[in-house]
Amino acid sequence: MARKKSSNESGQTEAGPLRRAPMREFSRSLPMSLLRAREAVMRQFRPSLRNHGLTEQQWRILRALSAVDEIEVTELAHVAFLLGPSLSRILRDLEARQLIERKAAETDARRAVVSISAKGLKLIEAVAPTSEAIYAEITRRYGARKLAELQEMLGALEAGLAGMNSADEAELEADE
Amino acid sequence: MARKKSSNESGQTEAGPLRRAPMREFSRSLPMSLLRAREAVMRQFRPSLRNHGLTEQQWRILRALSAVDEIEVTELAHVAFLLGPSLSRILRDLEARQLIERKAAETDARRAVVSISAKGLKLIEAVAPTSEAIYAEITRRYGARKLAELQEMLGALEAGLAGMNSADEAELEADE
DNA sequence: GGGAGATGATTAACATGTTAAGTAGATTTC
DNA sequence: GAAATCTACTTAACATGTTAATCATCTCCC
Repeated sequence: MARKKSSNESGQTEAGPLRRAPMREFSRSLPMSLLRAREAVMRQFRPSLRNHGLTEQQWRILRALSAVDEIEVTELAHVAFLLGPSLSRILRDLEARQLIERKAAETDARRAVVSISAKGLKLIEAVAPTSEAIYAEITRRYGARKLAELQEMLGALEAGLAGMNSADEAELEADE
Repeated sequence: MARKKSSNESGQTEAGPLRRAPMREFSRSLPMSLLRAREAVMRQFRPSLRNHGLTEQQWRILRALSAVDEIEVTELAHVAFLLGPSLSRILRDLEARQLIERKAAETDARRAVVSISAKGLKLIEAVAPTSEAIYAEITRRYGARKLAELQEMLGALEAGLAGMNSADEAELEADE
């Protein structure tokens, strides 16, 4: 009866002979571990955000804006960890929904200064309690101390890889 | 003077009076930590993949396929941690590039069975050395032991949050 | 003070994430 | 054994990720 392959993690033991030795048990690679962990966390928040008509990134932006009086777009991109083009689109939408306000910087007409609106603050206040409750439950389940330790290790990973970029790009054959 | 706020991390100390107490230092939230850590890692791999005309997700799929003889689409989605629609599109493209092959399952015409082609394997072999070297360098910088510990903690986080959505969403398998 | 280059932001183009709807084939139910 | 239902994808529609190109300003330097 269709004998579905069950929910075998890797699927390789039932699938016949291996073509090659697996380079690294794929699902245990660092990028996959990070991806799955983050998805497990975000899965908790998304329904609540969605109920308020917000995506994860829109929420990040409003959160960041709620902590300052105003901020320039480039710095907002840095804080909310979004690329310029994504931020541009989202700001356009949030401005159309009147959740934020935008004006040109006085000293430099290229720069735009963004701030959250009263309506935006109201939305934040509506979402925050649920969001905080979810975060508290995650902390409770995982353990506050362990969570802090995890974040420290993540920060160390990020910092340790910071200067690694320049080394490999030149090494790769470009063949032009 | 609305002077430029320099590159202050949070931007709040110079930005004037806070509108509210920050709920949680935003950039230190767990989702942000995970996002930044993963991005720091992927930033190392993307240039190499790009040189071979592959995106991160396409590489995940080929990697997963290279470890098995063949696999059904649903299980591939699970292993490569991709949603169905994304996988559908990517498989269509990879098939057009003749990097994979697809056929219908014998026992169930709804199911599709996917396998990597010789050309796909060749591509894997071309990318793997650089990829392995980058992974080795990351491991060296961070420490093999610490890396294993981090992955264990990430796994524990994922596992700990597994049953948490049943609180307000749906109970998938318990009853119906 | 004007042109070359740098910078901040947006737009373009393509790939993926995410949810909803659609389709074809299988399973159940009466 | 045919309709109702379920299942495995696939498409559709919209939002974001990612890189390149564009546009407007700004800075530097002669």
